[in-house]
Amino acid sequence: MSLSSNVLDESSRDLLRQEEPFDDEIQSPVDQEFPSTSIRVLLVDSDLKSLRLMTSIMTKFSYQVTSYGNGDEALAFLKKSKHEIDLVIWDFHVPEVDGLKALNTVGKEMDLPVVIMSHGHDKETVMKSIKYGACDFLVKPVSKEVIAVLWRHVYHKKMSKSGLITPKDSVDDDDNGLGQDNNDLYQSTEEGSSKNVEDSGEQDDFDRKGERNTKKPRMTWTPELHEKFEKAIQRITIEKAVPKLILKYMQEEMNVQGLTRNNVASHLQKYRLGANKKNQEARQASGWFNNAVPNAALTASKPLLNSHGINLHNGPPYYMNDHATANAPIHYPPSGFLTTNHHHHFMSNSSYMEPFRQPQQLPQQQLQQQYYHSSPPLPSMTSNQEHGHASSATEIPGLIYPTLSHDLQEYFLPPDYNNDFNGQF
DNA sequence: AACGGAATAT
DNA sequence: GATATTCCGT
Repeated sequence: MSLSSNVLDESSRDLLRQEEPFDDEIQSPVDQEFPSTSIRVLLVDSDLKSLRLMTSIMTKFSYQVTSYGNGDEALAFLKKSKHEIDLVIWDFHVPEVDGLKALNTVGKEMDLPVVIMSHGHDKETVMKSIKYGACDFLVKPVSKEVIAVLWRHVYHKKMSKSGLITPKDSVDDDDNGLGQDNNDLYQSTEEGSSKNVEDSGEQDDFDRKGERNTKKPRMTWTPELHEKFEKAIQRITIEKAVPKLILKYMQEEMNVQGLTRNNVASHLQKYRLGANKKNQEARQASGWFNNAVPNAALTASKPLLNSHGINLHNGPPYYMNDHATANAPIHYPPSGFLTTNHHHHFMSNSSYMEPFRQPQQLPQQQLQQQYYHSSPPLPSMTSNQEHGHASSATEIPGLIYPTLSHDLQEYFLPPDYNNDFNGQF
């Protein structure tokens, strides 16, 4: 059995879907469909040198790495932050907590995918690891190719949990070169992992076949991310705020990774929708249609344009026959658009992303920025923490409608403001 | 079953 | 790129 899944020279090609060779400057050929977002990895290895090296490489592959040289500390960290981690890589020989213990507590109790790593690969070690539910067994030194592909375990875990894939799911695979490799291990273990399956119905088992599962993972717009989104729009200018530009801005100026243009487009659509709705309500609320003194803010300027500068609300409002708005409450956001965040967790599917995509060259060098950092900065993230955007809270200078929700403001900028703003960029 | 919100299709 | 439709998780 090829225990060392880190030798897939010839198969690494498949990884890229028969495109360019696999080297340091990996670029995903499927960028749009499978954007990358860093997978948050906890790396534990008592061999500090190895730890550093791995961390370094993984970081290059856009993983978000948290590393520990001490098993107990790592465990302690996990107890607290298991939700901030997607994948655990544990060296088998960590003195405080060896691979098996790690598998037991982490893999089982926390239900996180655990990959065991070790120099050498004596049968005993490997078998035990597998039996205890290791997702994979890496032999050091671990090759870049393998590292590039570790994220799959996260993906797989989520998918199997959500029932999207099953062990026998014979996926169409055009990429199994790599899956294959990893799977040699899985196969030999069939029953081992039953150990960390919570319910009988579903196999937490790892199937043969790299999951080419083309299911579309969903991302969620965290409040933080949305904030950036809005900021980007403001910065760019509402008129010019089209998906592509917004995306670009978010990526380059805000270190946001993993978004696709479609993500932005979709979000933008709803954003506009929400704005429209509020627009309506605002008019109502202000008595605009009643000849009542209109809130200057609402009637002024910017009547809501679409991307082509076409007035979406031309002419007199035709909402008068709208019963629905009769009792429109004035406190937005009615749609919850701005404030929702049921999931308090960054992306609902941190799963599918492929970390192996080199961030475009940005001014700064590092961009480990993630969608969402809830807790204390992970060690590995220290370099590029969110620059407290304290000052940038939102605001458009000269904004005169403090009572409106900010997104609404965008659509009701004072005339002169618009001019100024346009002039600025 | 209804809805909100994201992905995908047009 | 915008809009309509589908899909999916609540």
